[in-house]
Amino acid sequence: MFVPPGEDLVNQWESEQARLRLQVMEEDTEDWQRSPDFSGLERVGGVDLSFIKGDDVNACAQLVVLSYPDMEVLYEDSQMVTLTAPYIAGFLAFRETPFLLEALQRLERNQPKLLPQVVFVDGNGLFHYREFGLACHLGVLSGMPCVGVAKNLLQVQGVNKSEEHQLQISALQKGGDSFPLTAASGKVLGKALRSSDKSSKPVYVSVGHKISVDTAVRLTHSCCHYRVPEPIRQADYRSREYLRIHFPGADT
DNA sequence: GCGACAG
DNA sequence: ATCTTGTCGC
Repeated sequence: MFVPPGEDLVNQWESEQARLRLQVMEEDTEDWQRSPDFSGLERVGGVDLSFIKGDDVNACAQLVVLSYPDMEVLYEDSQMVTLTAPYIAGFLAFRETPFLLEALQRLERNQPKLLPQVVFVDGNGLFHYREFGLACHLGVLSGMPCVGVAKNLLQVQGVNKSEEHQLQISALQKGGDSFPLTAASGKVLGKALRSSDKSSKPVYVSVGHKISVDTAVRLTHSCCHYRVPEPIRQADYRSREYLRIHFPGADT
């Protein structure tokens, strides 16, 4: 039962994205980002939302903070939340950002010393229809460096799953190899990254806030034990675990 | 009508 | 997002 959001609301959302887009910082702003081995970086965060199968309103919002470079879990927060906005491609942030932001604020209030220095977000940053995906939205509203990592390609601004794209993917030889996702305008919106030697399917990395594309790609690769960077993988795993324990056999 | 559609 | 066991390969 989909109730199409009024086009007036979508228009309002579009103008809000346009307004916040101006605040995105696409350059490295932190000292550790300039270091070849990221010395000075001690904590990386990951956020995600998980749902119970027959329910797209109640979800578990998750924030994890891992040590760098060891990837040991230093902090974990699981919180059941009630979503109000529907999922519409291009407007994912209006559905998820409020709860991810709340999780970051809880951490800042309770254990500020554990705040991460960068947050990995499950979704796109600048690689977006209007160059303002979830990672940018969370980055601007929180003021924290953010990196967007999507598991699937969003066909936008001329970037598509063409034969050429498939060829570029097959040309990625080893973990760390990447190729740019270039918009029709010529701007590099993000990069397809082979995150580990084993995974042939790339992840799509883009700038969220306060970090450059190349640094975002290099950092993402350095946080990958498997295809999905560890902070996001842990957030995903732990939020699902929370639902499994607190809502056993929900649905059927 | 057909294809696209981050999570 | 979620639906889901086994299976092929190293």
